[in-house]
Amino acid sequence: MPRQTSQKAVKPELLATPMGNADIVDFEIIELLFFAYRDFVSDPDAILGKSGFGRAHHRIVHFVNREPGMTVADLLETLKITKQSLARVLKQLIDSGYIHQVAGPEDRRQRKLYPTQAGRDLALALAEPQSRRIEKAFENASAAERESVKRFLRGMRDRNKIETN
Amino acid sequence: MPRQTSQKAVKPELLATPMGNADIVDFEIIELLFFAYRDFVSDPDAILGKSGFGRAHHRIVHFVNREPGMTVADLLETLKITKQSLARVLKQLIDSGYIHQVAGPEDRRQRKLYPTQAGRDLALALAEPQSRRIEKAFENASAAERESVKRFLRGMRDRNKIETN
DNA sequence: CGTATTATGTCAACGATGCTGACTTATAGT
DNA sequence: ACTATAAGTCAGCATCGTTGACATAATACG
Repeated sequence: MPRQTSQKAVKPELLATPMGNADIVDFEIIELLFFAYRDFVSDPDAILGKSGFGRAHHRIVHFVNREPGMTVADLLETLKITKQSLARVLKQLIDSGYIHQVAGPEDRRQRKLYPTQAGRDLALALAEPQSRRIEKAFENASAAERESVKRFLRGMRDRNKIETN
Repeated sequence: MPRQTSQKAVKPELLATPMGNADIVDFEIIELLFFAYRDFVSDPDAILGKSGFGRAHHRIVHFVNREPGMTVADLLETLKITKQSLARVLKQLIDSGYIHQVAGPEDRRQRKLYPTQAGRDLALALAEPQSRRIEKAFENASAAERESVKRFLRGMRDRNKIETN
């Protein structure tokens, strides 16, 4: 059915022009974020495949390494996923010896999470290609420009921060 | 349940200090990207839920609106997913009247994709909260700073670009 | 013309990662 | 003692990605 074949009736209106609302909606940044993140997370996948892990494992290993001793509740809050989702993946990391749990010294209900050496090695191996990509994206960027990027990215986060302490 | 009681001996080396390789690996940007994207994509979810769609639908509607007349192959290349993955979701959008297909005028094997008015409306509704978030993240940013952010995000993409014409 | 290639669609099975709901256990707080 | 909290677990389900195999139609080409 080319452009203007006269069909019975109800010709559903096709729109052939690109969305022309660039004045009120920032399509460019929306797409740049999509492409940037798509390729950014693709880096670690090859490495993860070898261990039989996925992106969910990556996140856990990353944050536990960044903040050793964080509790399960901390991790849930950071990742914004459910306990059941986390459990499945976390268990694999513990069973495989990448992460260890220790009962909290003050509140023994808590499980404080620590990386093993293997966990730290994995986290580092996964962060490396991502870091190289970031460095490449920043090439020739001044300190001020880098700061602009950080400020932008921080601004993209939700600001709700429920006070729970 | 497996409330671990006494461990035999084997004290596996726990690492209690945060990963100290910030000199060679840019953990800060890695995390900022994670949080930014996590919240960025969360915006449209509420809207999508109402239509019974998901993020996969969002991406398709977005790109078809941005480049009406793109082919299925174009879309596959853009999203970097498989034909089978795309088909399932694209079919729903077509059946629901958000996207229409037209046989290519020169190569009739192709299916050129166009948004309907409903498709355009949906794309716009989904882009809106994201755009607002971006504007907020850019508040008080100069044109030069915005440009720095764009340059960074562009630099995060893969540069392979296989010439296929 | 006939064959190969290409663009798309489809069936089937599976895997990763989310979700909800319901329940248990151990510990802490009052 | 009673209640609340931190964590773990079981069961089922949804979304969205994958591979592999095959079908159809149209184009490309020797």
